[in-house]
Amino acid sequence: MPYEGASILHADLDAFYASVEQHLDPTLRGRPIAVGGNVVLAASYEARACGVHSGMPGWRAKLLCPDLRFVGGHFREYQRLGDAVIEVLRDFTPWVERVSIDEAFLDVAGSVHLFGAPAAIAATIRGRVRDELGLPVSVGVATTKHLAKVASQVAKPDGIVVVDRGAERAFLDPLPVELIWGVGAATRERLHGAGIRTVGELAASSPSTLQRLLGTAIGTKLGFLAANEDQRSVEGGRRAKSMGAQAALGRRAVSRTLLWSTFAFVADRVAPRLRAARRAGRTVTVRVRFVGMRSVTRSITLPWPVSTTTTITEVAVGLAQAALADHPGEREVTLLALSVSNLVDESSLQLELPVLDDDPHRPGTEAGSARWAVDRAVDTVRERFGRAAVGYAPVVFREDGGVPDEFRELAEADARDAPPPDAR
DNA sequence: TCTGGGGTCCTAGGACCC
DNA sequence: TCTGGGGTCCTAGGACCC
Repeated sequence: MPYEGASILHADLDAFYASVEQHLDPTLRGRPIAVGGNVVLAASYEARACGVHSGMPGWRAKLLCPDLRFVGGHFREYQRLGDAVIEVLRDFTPWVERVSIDEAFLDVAGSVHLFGAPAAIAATIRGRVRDELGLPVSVGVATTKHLAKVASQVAKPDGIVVVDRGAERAFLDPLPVELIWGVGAATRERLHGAGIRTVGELAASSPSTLQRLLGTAIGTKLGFLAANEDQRSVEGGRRAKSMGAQAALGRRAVSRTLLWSTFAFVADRVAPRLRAARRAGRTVTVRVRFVGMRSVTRSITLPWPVSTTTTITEVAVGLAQAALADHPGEREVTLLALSVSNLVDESSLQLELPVLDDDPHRPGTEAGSARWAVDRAVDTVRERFGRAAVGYAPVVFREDGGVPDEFRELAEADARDAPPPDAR
């Protein structure tokens, strides 16, 4: 007989990067610390108490919190410990859906006969993660994923919240609307403008009101979540729909050299990942950010999927030049970003017959094949000797002020396809 | 002395096809 | 001569999440 109680767990490590730093260096415990430098990547709870949060410019964080200590960032440790936590979770069920480096859903309905009630499993998980890995983790237990996620947020820091079947409305109704997944600053302000501040008020609002306020899709979804009618199940890996990279530049005058060197650098982060995943994409999107956070995007959907570094670089530069041409007043850029989407499997490419024209962007042409061969060679050398062993000529972009490679790798891993569930 | 890096999903208008 | 309704794809922008 299947377990009828609340069996979905959401486990969420508290202030993950900062907690790892405090674990590695005991002198940092109990103190306000931030991982990062120019920008706060993570803040300890002591730092959050003075209003410091991730994404905040470092100088402002220091202003808010004069005692704030910036620490370097042991990015490889974050990956290792994040993986280790997931392994602990897998000891209780194969039904683990990893959401990000520090967060996962579990369905333990099939595990209660082995490990006890879900609330007991949650407590055991918290104890093991604390004892074996030295990290605080909060866990929400509920009947649905969304509710479990809300519960873990309420449980933070270092707590556990169980929402039993039947207790859902009493739990949700008094909570502020921004605890609903998908309600950020903009949506919260719109809801407040309509006098809706709590989840209960949201759930009591008519679908037409919400749709008028927020648009059809979001209005419908939010109504659903507030009414607790979300029934998504815990599932395994989903394939990535896009892959991208970006480079913050400080403040740089626009030039051909800047565009070519930056996009060569950025494409050299994206294209190898596409090839490693045996995928290629038809749509290339570029974002150019100007001073003051004003930004524009330009995209193009090509007739064929691309994954070669040189081709992606060329398409990106062309798009950026078009974007800049539309904004002749902007002479300085602060960030260049690139994303490849509309992804297809490489296997579908290999079915294409070789074609006779000589477009180097096109797979199957002589020039296109040459690019492909160069990339394969570079990928192979790097597999054996590391990233730095070989590169592409125009990559002279300097990462001064940029974020370390290890952080990029961490973020990439975060977005990588998770393995499918062990059983189905 | 104003902001990292990697993603997902939605909207709205226009092109194009049948 | 002037015209419907439905569908798909593409592009640009924005909100949101970790």
